[in-house]
Amino acid sequence: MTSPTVRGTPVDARPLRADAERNRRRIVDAAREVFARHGLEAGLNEIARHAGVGVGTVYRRFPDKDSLVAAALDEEVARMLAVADAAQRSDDAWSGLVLLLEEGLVLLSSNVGLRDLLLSQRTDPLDDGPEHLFLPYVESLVDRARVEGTVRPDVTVQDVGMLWCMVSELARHSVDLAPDAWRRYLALFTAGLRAGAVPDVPPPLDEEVAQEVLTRWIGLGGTRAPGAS
Amino acid sequence: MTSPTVRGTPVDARPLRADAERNRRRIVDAAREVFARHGLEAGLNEIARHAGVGVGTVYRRFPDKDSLVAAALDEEVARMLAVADAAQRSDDAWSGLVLLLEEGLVLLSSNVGLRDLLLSQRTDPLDDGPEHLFLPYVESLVDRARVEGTVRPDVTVQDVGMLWCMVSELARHSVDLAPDAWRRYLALFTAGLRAGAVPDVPPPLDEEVAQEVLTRWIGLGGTRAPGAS
DNA sequence: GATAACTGGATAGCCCGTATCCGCTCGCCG
DNA sequence: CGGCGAGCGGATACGGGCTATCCAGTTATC
Repeated sequence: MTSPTVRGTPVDARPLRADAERNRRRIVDAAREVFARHGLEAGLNEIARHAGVGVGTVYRRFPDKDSLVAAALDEEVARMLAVADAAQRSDDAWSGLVLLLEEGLVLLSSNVGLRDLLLSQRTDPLDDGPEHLFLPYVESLVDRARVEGTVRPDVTVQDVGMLWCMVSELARHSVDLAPDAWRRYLALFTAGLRAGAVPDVPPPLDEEVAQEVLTRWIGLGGTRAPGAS
Repeated sequence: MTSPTVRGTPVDARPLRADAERNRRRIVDAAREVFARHGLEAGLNEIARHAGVGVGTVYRRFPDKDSLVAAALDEEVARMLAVADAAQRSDDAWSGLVLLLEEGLVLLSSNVGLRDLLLSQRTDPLDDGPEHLFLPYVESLVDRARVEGTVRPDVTVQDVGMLWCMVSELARHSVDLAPDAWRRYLALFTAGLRAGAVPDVPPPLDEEVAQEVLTRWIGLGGTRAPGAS
């Protein structure tokens, strides 16, 4: 509340000096990239380095880390809300639910930082916690799907939440290696949720890639020699 | 390799003084409890406090943290291997697979430390990394089940690994709140793996409990007022 | 009762994060 | 074109949490 902002961009002061504005952009871009790849636990030093500026410059523009996070992820959050909204407006609830899960995971899985923001223990990440906004969407979709009879009658909102957490946890470990890996597991999962027949399930990952993801995740060395370093 | 040990218990020196032996036991017990509840990232100070001794005493008995981890979790690892072995010996591979997944998760989900040891990036946790031992078991079970025609023909070993990671990740967040929560999600998942019909799926969790687990996991406040603190 | 094993917990040392500070640079406006 | 203040980098303060050490005091044991 110190200075009025619109989506993280100050509106009160007169425009920044040209170079400052350029740097500000660089910083936000760098933050987007770094947060996306390494999640929110990335340090501001790394971001500064990645942006080619000093940490001081970062703190000059953004009072604290949270502000930078907000500025960097803001857009993605909006995109996420748009997805929820689109899913909501879907004619049949099952497709809506699948759309929400899939498109949501497209976003979450390509951006670890977004995942951290929405699905991690964080107190009040943006001003009033955007993650609170999703619950009602999911709730109404699940209810409608139950009425339609397209999901098992016992499916709950929390089921969807848990599923989202679990699958995105996987996605987190395979972002850069097999960005679509989660699709298979999501499908296997939704197969279990669906009332009637079993939907299509994407084919297994390439064995080596899958092994590599697991290796990274659980440090369980694959068949290939440990070798270097 | 400094001093010969059997399962973490020294065998070379003459028996410890009575009080020392008593303390050693207390320490291992405390470590078991604390690791089980909070995972391996628990500090030795906490364990010492929990055991009613000083940190010094811990380090007198165990050269470093890893040794303590080994001594504390050793038994659980053996139990895990026993499960894998039993599953292996099952007549039909599907039951074996389900047994392995379920009983394995019984162990993993009741002991965060064990989960950390087996399913986390850790280099060489016990002497030669016990987690490497499981792969062959799973591999052979999956192969046999494929031949039996009880799993989808495209199911892979890595599928099972991923599933284990994902579900145990959930378990990690619900240990003390809904220790059996994972069963439902495991079932939903295996339903997707199974070739033919959909197996029984445990009923949803109590709504409030499920919400609480999610809240703890993703910090997403439930419907109930935030209230205190 | 002598002795050495044992004890507790203060503390050293490390790593890694956020955030601050200050002497210097350089874009902008008169 | 020149001077001034916004802007700059990055060394550094500060804090928290961890593993591991050390040593003066205690106590089981023979």
